[in-house]
Amino acid sequence: MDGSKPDRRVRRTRRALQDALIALILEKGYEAVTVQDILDRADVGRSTFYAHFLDKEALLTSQFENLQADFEQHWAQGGHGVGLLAFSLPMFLHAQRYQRVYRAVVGKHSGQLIHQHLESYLMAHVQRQFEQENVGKPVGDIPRDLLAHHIVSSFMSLLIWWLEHGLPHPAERMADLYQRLMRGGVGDLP
Amino acid sequence: MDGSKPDRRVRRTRRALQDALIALILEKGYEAVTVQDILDRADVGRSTFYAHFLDKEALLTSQFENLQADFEQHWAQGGHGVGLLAFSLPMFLHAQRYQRVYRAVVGKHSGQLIHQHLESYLMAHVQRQFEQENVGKPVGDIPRDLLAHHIVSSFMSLLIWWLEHGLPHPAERMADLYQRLMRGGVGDLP
Amino acid sequence: MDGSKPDRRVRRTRRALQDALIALILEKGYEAVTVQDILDRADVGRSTFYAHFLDKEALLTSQFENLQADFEQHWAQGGHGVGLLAFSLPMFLHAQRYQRVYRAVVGKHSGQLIHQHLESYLMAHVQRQFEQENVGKPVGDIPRDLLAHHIVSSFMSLLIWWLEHGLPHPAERMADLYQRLMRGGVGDLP
Amino acid sequence: MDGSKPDRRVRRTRRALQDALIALILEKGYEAVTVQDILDRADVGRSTFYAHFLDKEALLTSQFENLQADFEQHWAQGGHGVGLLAFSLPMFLHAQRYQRVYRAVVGKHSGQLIHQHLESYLMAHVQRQFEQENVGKPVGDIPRDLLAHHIVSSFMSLLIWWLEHGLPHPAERMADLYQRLMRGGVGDLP
DNA sequence: TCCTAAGCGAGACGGTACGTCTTGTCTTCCA
DNA sequence: TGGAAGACAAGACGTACCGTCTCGCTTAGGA
Repeated sequence: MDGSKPDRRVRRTRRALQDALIALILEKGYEAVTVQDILDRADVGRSTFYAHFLDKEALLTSQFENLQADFEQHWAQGGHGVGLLAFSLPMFLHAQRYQRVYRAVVGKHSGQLIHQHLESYLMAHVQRQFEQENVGKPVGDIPRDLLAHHIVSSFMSLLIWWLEHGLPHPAERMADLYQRLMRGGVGDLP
Repeated sequence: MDGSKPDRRVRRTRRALQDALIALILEKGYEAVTVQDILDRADVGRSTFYAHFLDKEALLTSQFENLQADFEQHWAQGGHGVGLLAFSLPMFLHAQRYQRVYRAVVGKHSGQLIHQHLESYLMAHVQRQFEQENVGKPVGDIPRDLLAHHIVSSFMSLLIWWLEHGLPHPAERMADLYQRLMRGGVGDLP
Repeated sequence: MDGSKPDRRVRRTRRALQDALIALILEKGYEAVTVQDILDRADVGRSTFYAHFLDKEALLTSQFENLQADFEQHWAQGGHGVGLLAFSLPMFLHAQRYQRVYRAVVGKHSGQLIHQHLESYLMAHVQRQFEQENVGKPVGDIPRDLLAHHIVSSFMSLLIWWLEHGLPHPAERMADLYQRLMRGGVGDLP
Repeated sequence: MDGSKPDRRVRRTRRALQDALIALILEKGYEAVTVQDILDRADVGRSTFYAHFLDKEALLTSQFENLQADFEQHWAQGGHGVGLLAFSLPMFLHAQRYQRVYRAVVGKHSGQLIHQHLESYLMAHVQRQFEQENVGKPVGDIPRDLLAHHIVSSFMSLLIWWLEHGLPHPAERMADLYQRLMRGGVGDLP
């Protein structure tokens, strides 16, 4: 790591680019956004853009990493419950707080790559939990890997649904619903 | 509808294009496939391509519609169970049978658009079921729309996982696992 | 050689590009001309340009080769005198006839590369003449290679001077002056 | 003029830039040299460069002016012959002495602009000579301006040829050859 | 069996976006 | 606080793809 603080201009430029991208994704979706669009919006020269980011995708990824780092900090401060699904409330809360950025970066209009990143991230978390509570056997006949995948992808689909529908419920309610669904909320269906 | 049967050449060309697309998606993923790639592979002229399909996406969509129509036929023949989740076994079986095409069209390497199509399709099915069993109230405190979304997106994520992992279990087992997960297979977790 | 005649469109496009370049060189000099300038003037798309020519320079070179080929034809028809300097009158005449193109392609505002091409071309001619009249020894104590170089570069500098000054004398007079200078027109100077 | 002697660092920097340019021209030719190349070679910051020189061309011109000034000094000391062509020996000698710089600045790989400067410089000299020996009439039927142009451009082409061929003859011989060519060395050709 | 409309390949074309490169200006930081 | 470092805007470059188009050749499938 380079501990030296970057030039103020550098911070300004990076910030402008990131903001422009967020705004544009919300307007037309990630795929439709052009590098030129970003430059125009951020009022930044073409070469400057490429001096800072490898390409459009790297810019998006940098945003994701910002969120991730911020979330990690919250998480590290503790105060959340324990267990496999404990990550859900803090993350719903985080998403609620940074609604706008989440909608752009995590939402449906973002790129697939980010969803892969998020999936990997959550997957790693869940796997780690599984190992800690080293109940080595399948849970109720369901293979571990499949279960983990289900836990993660259901969470993500719920999160995205929530963001796309304009946060119709508070974060706490979402976390509760998520846990019900995971624990068998669909149980009494035909 | 135009009842007349198309020229033999026409059928040949459309088929060649569809096959080429499938093969190419499996090789490099939908996004990375170029119209030129398809032309080269199918040995078809550029103008011919655009005479048949609006663009690359329309070609993919046509494939999806083929699958859909075929599935509908199977479904219409009955023989499957009833209930909200009854669609799952027939569809796992269908996917198992047309593995290659499913992997290309439904799999992770395909386009987002197809996933939206599939989601809409399944969503419509689930909504219809909900209406038939007109239990008008929330199920165990879970809002209807969210529940429907969960049922569909979990199925899709399972289906895709299965395809991407090379069909590690038979279709029947997958349907069983899906129903367990929906009914509370995660119930005894911390 | 590919004997087949190119598409009419192709000829039209190439012609448009060549004409645009000539016009632009005469306006602002070769270096200052942008590929975009050429495209705008010729009303041709960017990719089309690069489909026909490797770059701006190749376009210029193609013009030079046109002139060269045309001159060769004239030359081959004979009717000119013999001797080392016999090429001068036909070439002055040729330049007089295609004044506009010569001014753009050979003139001072063109690129260095063309001058090198022209020099090579004339050099080859002169060397060939030297060999034909196999007077193997230096001429009046002057080394062959230097003499050849002098003959060629003096001709070129005269030709360029003539073009840049708006053809102040007829071609015949220029050829006469050139030969006087080569033969010792400066002889009675101090 | 500012009579004060420049800062030592200033001289150091200017010198470093000039040397870097010379070296780079000899390596890849003037056109191909980038300002960034010069900065890297001279180990100087970008703004520093532009603090000293208007642009790459101005740096080259400054070198030319150094040579010019030095040559003027030699010339002013006299000792050379008189007449129209008297400038040739001193200049060949000068070029021989500062071979490296001449090759970069005057040689083929330098810029056109320098050649124009040199031509203007020599032209002015020759015109002055013509006026001094005010023989107002054409020389042997050759227009004055054309003759002057021929004298100058032949000298330059000879000088460049000499530099590019690695100074194959001593300066004195070159001056002799030049004067022969001007006086009719080609006289006995067919 | 002919012949005629259509399907077709080939590929030119304009257009748009990309990522790279270079220039000359302008801001920031440091000695 | 003055000058070096280097961030920056501007914009040209050559490449890649797209969707439209024009051209002839081939080939069904009805007359």
